[in-house]
Amino acid sequence: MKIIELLIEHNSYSLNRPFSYLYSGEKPVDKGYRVLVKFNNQELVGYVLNVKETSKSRVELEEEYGFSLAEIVDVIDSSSLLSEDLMELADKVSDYYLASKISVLQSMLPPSLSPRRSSLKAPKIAYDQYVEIAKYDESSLTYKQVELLRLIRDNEPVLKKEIKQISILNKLIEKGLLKIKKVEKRRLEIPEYKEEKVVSLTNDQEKVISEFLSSEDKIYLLEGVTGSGKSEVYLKLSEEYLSKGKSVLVLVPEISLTPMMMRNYISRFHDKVAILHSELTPAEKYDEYRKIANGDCKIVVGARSAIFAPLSNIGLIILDEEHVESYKQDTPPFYHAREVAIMRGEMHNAKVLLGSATPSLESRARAGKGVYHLLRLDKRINNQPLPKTTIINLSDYHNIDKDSYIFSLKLRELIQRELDRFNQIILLINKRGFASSVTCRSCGYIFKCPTCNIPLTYHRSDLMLKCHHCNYVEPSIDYCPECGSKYLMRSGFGTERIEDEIHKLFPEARTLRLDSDSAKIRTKVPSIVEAFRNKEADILIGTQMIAKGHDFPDVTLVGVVMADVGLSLPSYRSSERVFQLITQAVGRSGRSDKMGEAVIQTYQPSHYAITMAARQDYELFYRKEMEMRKAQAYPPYVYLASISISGKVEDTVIDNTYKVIDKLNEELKEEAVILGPTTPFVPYENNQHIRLILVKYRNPELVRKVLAKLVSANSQKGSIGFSINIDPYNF
DNA sequence: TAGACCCAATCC
DNA sequence: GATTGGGTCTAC
Repeated sequence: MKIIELLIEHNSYSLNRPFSYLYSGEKPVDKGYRVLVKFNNQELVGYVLNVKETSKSRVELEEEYGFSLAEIVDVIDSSSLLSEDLMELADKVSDYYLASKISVLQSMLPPSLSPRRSSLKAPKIAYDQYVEIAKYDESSLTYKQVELLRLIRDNEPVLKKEIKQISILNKLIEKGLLKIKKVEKRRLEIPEYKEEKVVSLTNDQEKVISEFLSSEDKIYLLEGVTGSGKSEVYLKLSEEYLSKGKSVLVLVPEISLTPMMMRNYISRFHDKVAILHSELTPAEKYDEYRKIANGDCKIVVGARSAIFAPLSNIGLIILDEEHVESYKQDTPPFYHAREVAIMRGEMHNAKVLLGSATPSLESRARAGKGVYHLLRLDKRINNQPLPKTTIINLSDYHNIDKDSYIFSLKLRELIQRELDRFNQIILLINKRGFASSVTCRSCGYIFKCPTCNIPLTYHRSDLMLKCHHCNYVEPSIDYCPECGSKYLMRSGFGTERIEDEIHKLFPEARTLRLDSDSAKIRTKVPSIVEAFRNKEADILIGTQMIAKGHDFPDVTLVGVVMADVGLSLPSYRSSERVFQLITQAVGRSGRSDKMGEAVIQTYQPSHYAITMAARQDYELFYRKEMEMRKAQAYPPYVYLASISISGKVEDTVIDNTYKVIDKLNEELKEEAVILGPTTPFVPYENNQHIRLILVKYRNPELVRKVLAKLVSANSQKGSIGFSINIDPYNF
């Protein structure tokens, strides 16, 4: 008889402890296996933490435990899913983020292996069946059988499905002359990229690489202006570590948005590379995961969750574009890939390299204090000058005329000039749709989302009103539902409207539009990007998706149509976001030998985020923004934790929020500043009222202990939801 | 987290 | 008297 200690798949902190079951079955079980159990009348998947052999009887055990023990229903796996070191990493992550351990395990494993019921129907291993000669013997065969046998002999290995004469084949198998060999199939098709010409490194790149390799430091921040050749540094270092027999983990924000990195790695390292990102199908993820776990691939290129890839012997972890917010998961366990990378690097004694043109303030500040080793690439490759950038004040009427209130005279002039020169243009507007709100002119009715209560955006391409916060959609109607008036006003503009306006102003220009609407179809984004690279269009219009990582050599003009979008958002990071977005966008201009230019249109032409972005002056922005963060006591000067309290009845939610605040004040009066209750941007979501508490603190060890107690104390309450986010982004 | 169980409100 | 809905409890 075995006693099995396991975690239940439910992600609730009150269930964040081992439950004990008995197993007397035949199948092997060990830690790291998934098992099927009955739990409170439900069939659930459990993740085994521990197995103990016992000679005691069930009665003795139940006496000892004080409750009755159930039997495991079934054992699912036949090997352990996570290595010791990944389990240790899971512990660290769940401790740091005060998250249930099962939620961490569920984030670590691909859907097919995840400890949850849905994984049982997820894709299994796929095999290719090959026909092989088992014993070569032509005697006592018909002519047809001999013909097939010789054919297979001369063409081994042959896929079974490629052989047409099935019945003859089956006869030969029956006679024991042929056998079927099953080979695991890799369902992800890795495109064949032709080997890029090996570029020689610039002196600056050489210097950075040798400094990295010769230093004893563990964590590095590579600050390199857009176009300074960070990718080549990553590739070179990866090569270096591979040749030392180490494996390499490369994280990118989103592969569909930054295909260049994947392309570079594949063309350099071929099938040593495994790809892991959210756009893969569950089957593809499963295959890639297994290839890594088997040791077939020594390099992993992937998005956030690839930080948990089952690589062994890691020597180097690279985070490209380390400032990008998608590295932070916005569901439990709310982990940040950068922090996990650092934990993992420490465990493997591996080096961690964070790279960005516009590092996050946190990282840059740590580099400033010497916690990270700062490396710099200040010059663009070939010494191309940075694009010439003009800021246009939209509130100055001299810059605008009656033909368009969206495009200034200057921007129109430059667009026309570049069109005439057959160059390409990128226009950035960080809002999708046609109009950002619809109002009735007669009665003032505003079309709003029924769940979020924020204005709906009008999308003209499919005539829908959409909520950009949740995924609510409704058909657009051309009258007011309150008073029936036909006079509706559509105000504010997004990508669709920009495209429309361009067609009016420049009827001859060919345009492409790229935003998350076009990203709904899996292959659409790469095909739009490819089309633009092939010069099938003159102007690419898009949201922030177009600002990242793509290399369009013929783009000589970037227009930021309205830089202010985002500046007024209620977040301490809004300036940082705007600075990063504009800097990245402007950096798209003039990547080859042609001189680039950029125009930034704004209502706040003197805002430091905009003026510094125009000059691509990260260091100055950093210093200015650090002053602001210090004055307002925001990260990196303090740590943040946000607590969200939710429930059906608004008053009870508020009551409970105050109770939590009182408790926090009682325990942390000296150590932390507690703010709240705050009403979130969307205060009511799927039938739940939400209130927030923000905790600012300087001593994470001490505060985390108090918060951990709070989490366990509050997770028991039924009707009131409680969730905590360590280092949150949306404040 | 989700099913079971309990109690009260509500129906004809 | 039966049915429904909400709140609470508990799991090995």
